[in-house]
Amino acid sequence: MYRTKTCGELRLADAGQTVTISGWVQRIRKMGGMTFVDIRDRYGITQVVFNNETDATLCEEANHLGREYVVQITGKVSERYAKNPEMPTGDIEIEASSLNVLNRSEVPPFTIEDESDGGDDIRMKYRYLDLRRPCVRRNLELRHRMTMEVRRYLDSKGFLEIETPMLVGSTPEGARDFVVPSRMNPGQFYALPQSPQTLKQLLMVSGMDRYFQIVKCFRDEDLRADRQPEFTQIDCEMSFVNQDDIINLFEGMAKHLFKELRGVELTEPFIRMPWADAMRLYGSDKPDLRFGMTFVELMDVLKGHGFSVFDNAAYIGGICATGAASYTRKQLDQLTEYVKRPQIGAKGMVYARVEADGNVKSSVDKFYSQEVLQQLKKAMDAQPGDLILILSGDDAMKTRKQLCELRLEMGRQLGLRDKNKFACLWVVDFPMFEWSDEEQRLMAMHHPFTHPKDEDIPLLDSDPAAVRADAYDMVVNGVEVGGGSIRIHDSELQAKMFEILGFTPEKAQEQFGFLMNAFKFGAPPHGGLAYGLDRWVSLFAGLDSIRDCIAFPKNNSGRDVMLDAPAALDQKQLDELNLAIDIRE
RNA sequence: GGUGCGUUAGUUCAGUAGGUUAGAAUACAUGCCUGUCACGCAUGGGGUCACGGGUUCGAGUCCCGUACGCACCGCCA
Repeated sequence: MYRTKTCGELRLADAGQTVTISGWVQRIRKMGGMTFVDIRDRYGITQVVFNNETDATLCEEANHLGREYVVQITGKVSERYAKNPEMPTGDIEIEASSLNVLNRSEVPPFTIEDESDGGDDIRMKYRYLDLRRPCVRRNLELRHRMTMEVRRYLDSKGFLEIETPMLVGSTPEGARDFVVPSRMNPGQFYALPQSPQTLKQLLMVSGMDRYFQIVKCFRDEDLRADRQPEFTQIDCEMSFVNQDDIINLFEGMAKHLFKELRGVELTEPFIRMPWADAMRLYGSDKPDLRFGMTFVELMDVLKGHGFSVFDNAAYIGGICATGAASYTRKQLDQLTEYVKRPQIGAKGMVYARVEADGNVKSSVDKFYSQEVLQQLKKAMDAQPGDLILILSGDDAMKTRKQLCELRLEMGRQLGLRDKNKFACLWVVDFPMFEWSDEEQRLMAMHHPFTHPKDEDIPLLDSDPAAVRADAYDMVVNGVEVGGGSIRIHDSELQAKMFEILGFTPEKAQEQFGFLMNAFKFGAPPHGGLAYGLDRWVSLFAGLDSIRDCIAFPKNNSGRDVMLDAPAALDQKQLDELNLAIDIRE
C-alpha cells in the first residue's frame, strides 16, 4: 500500500495515528540535528520531521533528498511544537519512521510553486510540471466540477449525451477546417468538425428531442488569449422549442453554474438586449455591462457651430466617465494616443470636463459657447466632476467600435471591470446576414441554418440585409460565453437561404444535401445553443487566457511545444497517404 | 498577412550616455546550525547577453534582418 492518507487531510484529531503518505518533495529545511521535509500531492502539503536523535541514519537519508523526488513516508502524526496557521495541515506533522524513495528527480527547470513559473515557453514545454503548481491544478479541478454540474443539470432536464464523429466532411462556410487525409480513399480528406452543428440537427430529425455533448471543436484560424485551434463546447439542441424556451432553459443552467461553482445567486432574469441596441449604446455585440458609460449621440448638439471635424461627421458619440474630471492633460493625451492606435483607428478625441461650479471646459472651447457646452452636459447627464469623452467619424458603425474600445479602456482605468463582479445578458435579434467585402457577397452572421425572424421573412427577397435572425448570444462581462439559434427545419426555406448566400442549387446539394434531404422526412422545429466551456472556466477562475484551464494547450503559433507538434511526416507515411509536399514561398 | 512589446546565469530580473573582468535575488552544490515552514549563516560552481549582419577605436547597450514568445488587428459561418 503506497499510502493510507493524502497530504491534505491530516488534522490535530489524527495525532497519535501511524500513517503512510506518498508525494513529491516540495522543500527541505535542514536545521542541523533535524530536518523538515514538505511533501506535496494533489490534496495539499504535509510536513514531515526527521530527528537525528531518534534515527540518525534516516535523518541523513532525508538530507539527501532533492526537490520533486517521489517519496513514501511512514510515521506518527503528532502535534507541532510551533504551529503554522497558514497551512490547513499546519497543526500537525509526521514524525518519520521510514522513508522510501519511489523515484528521483532532476532539478526541475522552474520551482513548483504558485509564485514562479518559467515563463510561457518553458511552462508549456514542461507542462506536466506546470500542472503540479496548485494555482494551475485548481483550474482543471474547476473545469471538472463544471462539466459535472453541466451533466447533472442537463440530465435533470431530460437531455441525452450523444457522441458525434470527429472525422466528418469539410464545409466551405465559416472557419478553415483542419483536414485529415484518408489512406483508404486516396486523394480524399476528412475534416475535423468546427462544431457538431449539422449532426445535432440530424439527431433532432431522429427524434432524440434533447441532445447535448461536451465536445472538442476545431478551427484552423489564428489564436488569441481566448481562442485555441481546438476548444471545448457544451453543445445542445432541442426540438419543439422557440427562442424563449431555449433562453430560459440555458439561463437556468448559467444560474446553476454560478451558484454551484462561484456561490453567486443570480435571481433577476438576464437582460435581453436587441443587437441593434447593443451596437448603438455600447458599440459591441458583446457589451460589458459591469459598468454604464453608455453612448450618447451628439449630432444634434454639436453640429453646426463651425467646428469642421464635427460638422462633417456622420456620427458623433460621447461617453461620460463619472468622477474622471481630475484626469490630467497627460492622461487625456495618452487616451487620445490610445484611440489613435492603428488597431482602433480614431482620428482624435475631444474631451470636456464638468467643473465643480458646473461650468464645462472642453478641448474645443473656441468653437463652442458655454451655452452649447451646457446643452452637452445635459445631453450626457453629466455632473460636476465628470469627464465627457467624444469621438466622431464618417462611418457610424466604425466610430461606435472605436468608442467601444475607449469605453472599455476607461472602465479598466477606473477599476470598473472587477473580476469578482458578473454582468450577464442575452444579445438577441442579430442580423441574419453581414456583407463580406472580401467575398463580395452576403455571409451568414451566425450560420446558414439559422431561422430568420418570422416577421422578416418577407424581406428575404426585397432587403435581405435588413432581415433579423432568431439568434442569440449569452454575454458575461464582455465575453461571449455562448450562442445559438432557432434552426430552419424546412428544406425549401433552407434552399432559399443557400441561394441568398450565393450557393448554386447544385453546390448546396453537394455540400448540404444530406441535411436538406433529411428535412424532407419530417424534421421537427428545433433550435439550440453552445456554451464555450473554456471561456466559462476562465471567467469563473478569473483567468486572462483560456490556456490556463486547458491541460495541454497550443501556443500562439498553434504549436504544442511539449509534443513538438505539428511536425513533418516521413516519406513512408506520405507515400501511404498518397501525399506530396510542395511548400510555396 | 499586419502592428506592438519582449529575448541577459537553471529561473525571475537589473545593467547608467556606447568604455576594464556583465550583476542581484532565487535555484543548485558543499559545510555549519534541534523547531523550521520563503529558516538562517558561510563558501562555491554556473553566461555564445536569442541568431546573423552593420555602424564604431570599442556594442549586452545604437541600426537592419531572422528566429522564438506574448498581446492585438485582419481572420474566427
